[in-house]
Amino acid sequence: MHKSAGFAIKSFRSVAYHTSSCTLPNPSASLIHEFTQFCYQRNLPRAMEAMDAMHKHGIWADSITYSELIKCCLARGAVEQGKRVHKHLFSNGYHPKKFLINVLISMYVKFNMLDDARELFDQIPERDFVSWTTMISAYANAKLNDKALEFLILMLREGVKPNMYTYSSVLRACDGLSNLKQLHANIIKSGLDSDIYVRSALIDIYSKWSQTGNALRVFNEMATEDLVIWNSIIAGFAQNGDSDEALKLFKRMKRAGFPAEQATLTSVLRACTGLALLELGRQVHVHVFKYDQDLILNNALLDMYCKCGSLEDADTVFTRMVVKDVISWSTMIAGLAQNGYSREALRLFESMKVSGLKPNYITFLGALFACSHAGLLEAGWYHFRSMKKLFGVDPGREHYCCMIDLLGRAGKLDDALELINEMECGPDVATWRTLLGACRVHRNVDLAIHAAKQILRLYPQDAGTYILLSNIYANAQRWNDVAQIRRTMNDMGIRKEPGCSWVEVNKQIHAFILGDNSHPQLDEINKHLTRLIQKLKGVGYVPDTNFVLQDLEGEQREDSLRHHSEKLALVFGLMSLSKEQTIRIRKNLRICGDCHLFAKLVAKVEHRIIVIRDPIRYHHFRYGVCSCGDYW
DNA sequence: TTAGGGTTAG
Repeated sequence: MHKSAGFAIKSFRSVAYHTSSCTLPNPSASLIHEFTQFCYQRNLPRAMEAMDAMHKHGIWADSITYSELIKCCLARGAVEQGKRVHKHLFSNGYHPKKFLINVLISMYVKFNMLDDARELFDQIPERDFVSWTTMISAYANAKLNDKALEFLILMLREGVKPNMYTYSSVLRACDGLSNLKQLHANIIKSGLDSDIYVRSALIDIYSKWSQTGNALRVFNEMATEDLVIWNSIIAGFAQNGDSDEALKLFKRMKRAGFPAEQATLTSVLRACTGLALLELGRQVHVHVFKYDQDLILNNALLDMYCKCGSLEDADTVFTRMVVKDVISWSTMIAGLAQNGYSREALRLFESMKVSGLKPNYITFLGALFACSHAGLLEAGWYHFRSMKKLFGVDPGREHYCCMIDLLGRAGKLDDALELINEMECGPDVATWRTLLGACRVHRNVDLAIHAAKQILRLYPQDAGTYILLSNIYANAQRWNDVAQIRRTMNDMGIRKEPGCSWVEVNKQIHAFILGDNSHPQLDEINKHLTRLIQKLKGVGYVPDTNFVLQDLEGEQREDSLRHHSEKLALVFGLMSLSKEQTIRIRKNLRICGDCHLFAKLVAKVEHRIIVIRDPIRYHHFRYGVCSCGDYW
């Protein structure tokens, strides 16, 4: 049936072309001619009218013209018209060419109508590699990983050979390493591993599964002339927190003569952010000017300045941004909150809502963090309740954590416990750890023990919990319990993560690790530190030995404090940087009360600005006070 | 007609 119809089109088309230069005696030919013209002119309404007229006469135009019409529908988001084209192409027994069917499937995919795409896919008898790949790619994009993988298997079973398009799509759908290894083997077998799209997809998926070693192997297998491949590998390391390697690769890329563009710079900024490398970040900023209003890049820049503790720079970037999305606002709100500007953070949050942009899960984390770190109980409750009620955002464990932190710091430990019991999602290790931290501040030994037990039940290897608990016992002078914990840790082979601080001097990072004496200027630093402690004692510094874990006496207790890595990093900063330069320290553990006091006094006596970033927040010390208001 | 890289919390 459809064969004869196909023949009919051919004859009409030849008539249409043949008669184009003179009058059009044949009404069918003139209809097709008109239709073709409208399609190429992208005049959708007239083309649809012409198509309807052709439909009435039972005639069809050629495939290329229909594909132009479908492009036109796509460009205008004209779903209904697209469906009408589909209907027309399958009416009265006419059967479009395979190529055109693939265009229709792809149209549904682009309209995000996967079910319609699938229905059409199932109807057609012969599916080629393009039909299969279109479906696989659609499922992978929709994160329907099982479907994408299932379709690959079915495709292979039908004897259709996947090509580079298929593999680069299906790789994204890998949801486990065994899948990935198997696919990688297939790719090598089919010789498609040198295709740049397949390679970047491999690098990407290995990175996503934290297999940066394998990603690097794929990258190193052959020299590349492709910028995206470079961007993929740099992003892979930056996203996995291996900022050093990301920056090394970036240098390699520059040496190889590749230009850095938006995606490169975004990843490089992320690497700077990870290492708190403000100076390098500023250098990258110079390159960013070229892409002045790139939203993602500006967002990364904002985050870099916030995480490097330079709020002035962040604010300048934020103000200059013409287009801001929810990420820009969330970054700035969280950045302000973490740097001790809670009220400014909340003001910005209000402005965001006024601007009409809807806050999301992460925006609320920033707002609640601001409340908890400024002790704003009422505001905290308000935002916590409003997230679901006004914005339809379900509070997650992290939001509960902020609230428990807020209540806990304010001394309302019972309310905090009550909130834990109310959690629909149930408490996890982080929840109990937050409560434990509050118990420590308020010296509630019984509740602390309860919280610690909950944590160790869920995660018996958690060194941080043993340390916190033993600190609580130490504060309560319960040295027997301290010793018991140390025995348990020894028996279980649990080690405390050593405190480590980093300070940037002349674009070089200097690391100070507790118990590591390898810094070449350590003697000098220690001498300087001794003199400094004496000087500070002259203005009233009394070492706060509450933070000493061991059962030590008098001077020994003081002595164990002076080895804290941030003190060494701070002294080294004092020695190496000029008075005008801010001393910026990043550390892996939370700052202790004694080091906090020490930094405040140093800022006052030495007239310095000091910024210390711990895993949770930032402390800006200036004129003897800290931006956290001693509340952290 | 089918494919690749970048941003927000912890």
